[in-house]
Amino acid sequence: MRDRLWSNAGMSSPHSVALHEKAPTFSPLYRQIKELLTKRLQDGEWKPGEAIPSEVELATRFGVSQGTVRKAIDELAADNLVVRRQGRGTFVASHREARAQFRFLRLRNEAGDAPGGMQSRILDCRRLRAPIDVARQLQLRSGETVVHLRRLLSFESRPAVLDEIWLPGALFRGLTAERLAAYSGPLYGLFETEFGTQMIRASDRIRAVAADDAVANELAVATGTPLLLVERLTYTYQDRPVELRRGFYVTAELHYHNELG
Amino acid sequence: MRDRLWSNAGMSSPHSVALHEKAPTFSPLYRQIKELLTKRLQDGEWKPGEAIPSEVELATRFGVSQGTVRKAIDELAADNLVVRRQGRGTFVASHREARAQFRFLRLRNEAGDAPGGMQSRILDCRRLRAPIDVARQLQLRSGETVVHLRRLLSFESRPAVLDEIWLPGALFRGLTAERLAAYSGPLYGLFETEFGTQMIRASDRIRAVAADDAVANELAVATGTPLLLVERLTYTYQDRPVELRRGFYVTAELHYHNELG
DNA sequence: TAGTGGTCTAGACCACCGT
DNA sequence: CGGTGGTCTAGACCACTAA
Repeated sequence: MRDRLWSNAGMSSPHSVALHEKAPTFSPLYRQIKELLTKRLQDGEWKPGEAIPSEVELATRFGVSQGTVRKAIDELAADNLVVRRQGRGTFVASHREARAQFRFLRLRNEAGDAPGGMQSRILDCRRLRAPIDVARQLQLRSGETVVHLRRLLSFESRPAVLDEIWLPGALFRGLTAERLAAYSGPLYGLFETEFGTQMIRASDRIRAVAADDAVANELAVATGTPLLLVERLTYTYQDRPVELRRGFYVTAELHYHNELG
Repeated sequence: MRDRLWSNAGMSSPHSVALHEKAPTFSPLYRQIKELLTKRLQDGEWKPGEAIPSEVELATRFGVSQGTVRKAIDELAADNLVVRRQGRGTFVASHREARAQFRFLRLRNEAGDAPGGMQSRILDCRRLRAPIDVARQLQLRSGETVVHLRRLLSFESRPAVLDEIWLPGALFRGLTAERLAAYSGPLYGLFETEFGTQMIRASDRIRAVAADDAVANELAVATGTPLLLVERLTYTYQDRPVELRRGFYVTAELHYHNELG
């Protein structure tokens, strides 16, 4: 790993005029280093769950002070790309670890806790040509193939969420119903280890709708029952959308929880 | 402003063993300073919109380095208690400024933008004894008085949100329908300037429900129309709950937007 | 130009973890 | 114990804003 920063090696002043004048579009050193590290993560140089090099190590590699590397990593940690653990190191974020296991699941019970006894059942998994609205949201050319999943989430054996999921076919080649059945744990964990696609952030649009016959049947509620419709676009590195999810939530006993800062 | 930190004045080493051993429950210097600053904010030493003292100023007052004050303020800024502006100073966050005007409003249109043409109409404002569930959530003794507001939010003249709002009577003494009618802008702006209560964070619970006759009538939709029910608890300093809001959202053209990091 | 926040360095020491 | 992240200092210079 060696890279040219808009650099100041051998200058007398700390980071030199060169840094601010040569850069095509100025950004501070720590931000440049953050971008370099992000590329490494994206290229899979360090896999989810693994440790990245120590701060001092990175500092000498990049030829900057530890404080500068530190600030870069601080931002990566704030973005949830990386997790710091005192005394041990800094690790690539993973959807498989207990701590971040259901990072994107906002369902809570009346007490405000994550509901227990979760069970996921795959109802359907097939490859097909992307419907236009799906293609648009996933930024695919029309006619490209997508994987279409249908899944039922239950808690304590009570159906709660019916998800329809679309994934770019090109990224998820070997994804089949069998493969899914053989795996237990969060889907995002499977995606990251088996297909090398890490889900970084997501954007939810929430509406209320009435259950139609088909949905009502799967969720074991009466037709017309008000449901939350959560439409989610999930992004990987570079803000590239890689998953579209439409979830129907029964909110009799559970609710969608959101903290506003 | 002078305070005793678990301090290291006159010690040879940077922050000394004393800091870590004398403290009843250890917390780093910058965190202690953050707490001190938070108290000042809470006590209204600096009002919303005003500048707090500069970093160097605070550093000399507290007898620490600028870097330490800086880290304290960094966290205050991350918590949205304070806003940094390069070259100008650091300012107490305010719900009246354009930048944070509708910080807690998550409504978006199909394009993903904040909808325009917003209008707020107060339907009702009265003082009454708190219903038990309201009292519980606002941490009031049963029987204490609360202010009860009903409000209709419209966009481009189309009703979109019917809010029921409960506030602790003790904190909002002079709050009347006339006072509300005379004021334009976000409620949280009124609350902070007229009643000295700053809304810091909030917690939403979102469900889908069917509109009953009364609600349907106000929102100009058919009875039984699926609506979002957004139940919000809003907190001021010290995590003290000071507002309970139950909002019914029509989500035909608008939706509740949420970003997941 | 003076004052503010923003970046960067170099070096010290602390807290925590595994061996 | 050695190595990692976490805290703190002192001092320099840059970027931005307002007078």
